[in-house]
Amino acid sequence: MARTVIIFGICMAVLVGLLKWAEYLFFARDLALEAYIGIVGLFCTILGGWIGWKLTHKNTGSVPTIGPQNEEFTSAQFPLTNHFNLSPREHEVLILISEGLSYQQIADTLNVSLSTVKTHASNLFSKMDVQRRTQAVMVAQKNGLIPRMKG
Amino acid sequence: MARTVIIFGICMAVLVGLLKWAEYLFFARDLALEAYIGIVGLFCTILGGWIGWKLTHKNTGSVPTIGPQNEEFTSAQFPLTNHFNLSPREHEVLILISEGLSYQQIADTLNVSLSTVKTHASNLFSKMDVQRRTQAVMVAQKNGLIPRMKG
DNA sequence: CGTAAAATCATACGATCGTATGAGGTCAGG
DNA sequence: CCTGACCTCATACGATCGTATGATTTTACG
Repeated sequence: MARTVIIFGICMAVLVGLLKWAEYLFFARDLALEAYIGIVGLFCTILGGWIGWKLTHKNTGSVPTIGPQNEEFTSAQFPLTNHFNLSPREHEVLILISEGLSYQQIADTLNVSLSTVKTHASNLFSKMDVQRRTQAVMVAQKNGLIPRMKG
Repeated sequence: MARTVIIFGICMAVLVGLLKWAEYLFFARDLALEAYIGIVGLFCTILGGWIGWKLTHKNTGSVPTIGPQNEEFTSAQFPLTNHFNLSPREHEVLILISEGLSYQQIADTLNVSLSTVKTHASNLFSKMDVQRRTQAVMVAQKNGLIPRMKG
């Protein structure tokens, strides 16, 4: 980003130089004003396009970035590994989340209050280092924390 | 796209008009040449930025670019079936949802507004007959609508 | 017994989600 | 030209989610 600004500054300097040079031509050889303006306009248009491109195609990262870091992960079918030190209850909640249930539905399933489910969920999210249930499901699948699809 | 060209033409016309007007001022009131050039440069820079924006953020499906409902496709790895008659854009949104992105992140990724993403999501949910994104991910995985885990 | 881990519950708040409605704009095909 | 499918965007609203904080109870263990 800072680099873009610097390059922009350089371009402006170059522009000024060209301006002086063109001005010299203008007064010395009677270059048409329209041509002069045209050059400046063309240059600035291209420059603007470049700036726009830089600004919009720079750090649009902000994308997936869910990198867990499992190594062995044998798990034929159901060992259900536990890389994140989840408590049994948290693991249960995670599995129910992965099945598409809402917190209220999970609370009903486990016969606990909504608050409890949310507490478990929040804790397991922080343990798994994710912000959303969908991310948790992704990570859980990659690490074999939840049963396999039976589609 | 055609619209962009037309607007560009209008802008050029306006520019010419302003040029004539400025030219009048220039000769009538001895407006500084530097100011004159500055105005033109500024205008063209902004115009160039706009053009660049339009050109680079138009139909660049950018990131995922998953084949919609084309048949030949039949990739050896990702047939990516489509049992729900999802539009290409809806399919894209579905995949990004399955990667754990929030609506805002999806909007940034696809360079559209939050509203658009929510509309696509709502539509695809009703097409898939689910109420939550996690359910949609489940169904999508069972039906091969999203790329396989590569864990 | 004392303690630590786990489970339970509550309240509050901001963020995000999902739906509904309406309104253009684009584009392909009849 | 008109139409339908698609994409885009806005606003509003209620529901759900996720976090933070604090508390009580249960259970296992030394």
